[in-house]
Amino acid sequence: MATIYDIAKEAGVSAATVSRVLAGSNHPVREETRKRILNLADEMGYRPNTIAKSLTKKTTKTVALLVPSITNFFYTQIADVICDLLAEEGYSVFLCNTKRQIEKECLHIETLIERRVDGVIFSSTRTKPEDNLINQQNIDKLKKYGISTVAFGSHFKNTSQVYINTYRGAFEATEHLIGLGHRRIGFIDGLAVGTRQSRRRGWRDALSAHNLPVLDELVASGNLEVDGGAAAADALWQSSEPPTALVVANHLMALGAMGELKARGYTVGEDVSVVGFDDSEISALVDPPLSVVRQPTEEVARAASQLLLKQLAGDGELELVELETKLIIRASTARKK
Amino acid sequence: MATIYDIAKEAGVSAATVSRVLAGSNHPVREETRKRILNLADEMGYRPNTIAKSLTKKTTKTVALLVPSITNFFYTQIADVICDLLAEEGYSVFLCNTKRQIEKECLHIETLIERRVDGVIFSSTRTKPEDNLINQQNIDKLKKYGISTVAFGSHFKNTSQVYINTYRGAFEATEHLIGLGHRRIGFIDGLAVGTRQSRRRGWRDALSAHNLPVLDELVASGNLEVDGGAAAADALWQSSEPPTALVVANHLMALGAMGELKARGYTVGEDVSVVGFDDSEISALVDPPLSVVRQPTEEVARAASQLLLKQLAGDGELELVELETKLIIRASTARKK
DNA sequence: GGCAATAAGGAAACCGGTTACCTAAGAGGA
DNA sequence: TCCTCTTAGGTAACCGGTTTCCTTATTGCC
Repeated sequence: MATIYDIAKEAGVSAATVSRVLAGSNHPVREETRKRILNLADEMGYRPNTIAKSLTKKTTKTVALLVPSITNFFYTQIADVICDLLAEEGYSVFLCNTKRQIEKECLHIETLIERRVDGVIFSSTRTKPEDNLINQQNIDKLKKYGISTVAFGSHFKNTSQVYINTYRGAFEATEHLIGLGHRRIGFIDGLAVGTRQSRRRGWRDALSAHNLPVLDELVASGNLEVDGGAAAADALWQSSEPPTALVVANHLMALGAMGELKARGYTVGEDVSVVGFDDSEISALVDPPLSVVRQPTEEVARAASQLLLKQLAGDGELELVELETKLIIRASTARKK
Repeated sequence: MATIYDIAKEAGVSAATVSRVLAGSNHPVREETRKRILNLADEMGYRPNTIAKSLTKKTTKTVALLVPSITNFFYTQIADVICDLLAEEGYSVFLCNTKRQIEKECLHIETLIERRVDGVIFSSTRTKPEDNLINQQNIDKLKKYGISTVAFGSHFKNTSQVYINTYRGAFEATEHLIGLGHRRIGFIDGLAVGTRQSRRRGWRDALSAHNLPVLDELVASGNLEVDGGAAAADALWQSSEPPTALVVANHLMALGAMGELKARGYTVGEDVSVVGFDDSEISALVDPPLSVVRQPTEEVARAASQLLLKQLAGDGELELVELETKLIIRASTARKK
């Protein structure tokens, strides 16, 4: 592949001159020389070598998007926007998918440091409560090596982040169900159970606020996938007195839970009410259309990109953007019979 | 950040020795020296600079996954597997999302050449018939710059590829509907309409094989998203004699079409039958559960990764892997009333 | 005409590794 | 004892750009 030295030789000038022309330096070059070089570059199919440029410039114009599951609609909606916004600014995006395995998160972090990415947009992988510590260490490690970070979806120290107020979302969803007359409202959580989880806290606090008991038997957890939601619903309905309504902490699990309830002969939206998290075109198309706590994915992606670009532009401030969810009521929630 | 020169200075050896130890060269180094260097590297938090390595090695250990829509389930399922398999071999993956804009495809191609990626797994962006030529030019350009390619989803020259026999899939789906007694079977195509499209050919040939007329009024096309499917169904049902069954060339459009038919008061799976393409957990959860032509996404991803790795390992053969679809019959297709 | 400022371009160091080639010392064999 | 081979390590070129510093020629101004 042609290099600036090849062009320099052909043009009878030095590599420095070629570099000046092709990189658009403001160091003056005679118009005639410039034209000659540009023509040769074109003829020879020259393409600048980003790798070499990165080595001198000490910036790679690459960033990474690190997510727990790239098949999950919530993350793809975000990825879609982030890739686009960052590409506009000349960044290429490494997709790092941890498949919800903390070891993969750690491996990716190492790789990203070695690749000298300029920044990382980070959604943590967490299936056990203690993973949180590792997530934080990974963020700290990136920072230590001078890599900008923006986290979203969980709270961390030492980084810019986009925070979604899922506590309030869960609170509102639960209150919505209470308003419909439900008294036994189950909650399906992710695997990283822990009372610190904001969605679960939202559910709990809403019950308490209305003087309803918070019972352990009303909580089950699942793997954040469809089958996990089904299994969790199955567990809850083993009870002699199952819930009449359900708040589910994630989109796919809500679909799974609905499937399980249907299989048990319930009519969701009549016999049982279900509220999920995360919205997608699918939510409106299932039967019954699913009420959800919509997370503002597009805004999350925009905010995360902006926070990252700001840091990359040299603004060292750590910032926190907080976004609200929105309760979308569809037919899966109805007055208690 | 610490470099091998920093370590060399601390250890009182030359950079060459440090490089030999850290890169695991087979050039002999005394055990004591090796230990000293490894300890220092650890203490100093040394991380090899992949950029510098790439420059000398003339290989970046990066590949790109170029797809038309990263929010589409079909592509995320493939991305999930590809990222994983390639990461195992030490490759990092650039996610290039064209959002179905041919200009973005072209821009990504240029960027990838400049970044000197080792390979590209390529699913073409095509919304107009003439885009196909541009897709082929983009593949040729990558090849010209020595970048390995694997295409999937469409047919191209000059590249390894994974081909999915969607012709047969569409043929079988249509025959399935004919077997259920349907005679007016509509077809919803992508925007890149053209009789060369294999799915449409499969539909047409199945009708012909059963002596049914192939009418223009039975075909509509959409943008491959939910709303496009709805719009296309709307168009087909403007007819004085609308179809009694529908083959839809993609997953999201099938959902959209079903939504539109429901909105028009039809009971899908009774009044009208619908077969979609692409399977996902969602297909089974919508109402009625959707019959689909399942494309073997996992196999596609595995085959594409293997073909690429083979080329990257120096095997210059261009290969074609052909995979079959599978008709999954659920409740959205039923005997004609 | 003399001098400073500007235009145009070259030389070379540098980014952080890898590696071909060279040197020196010690081991082993004839 | 001499020669060869192996071990251990150093030197320096190279990958493909960027950029600082320098030189030379030209222009403008007094």
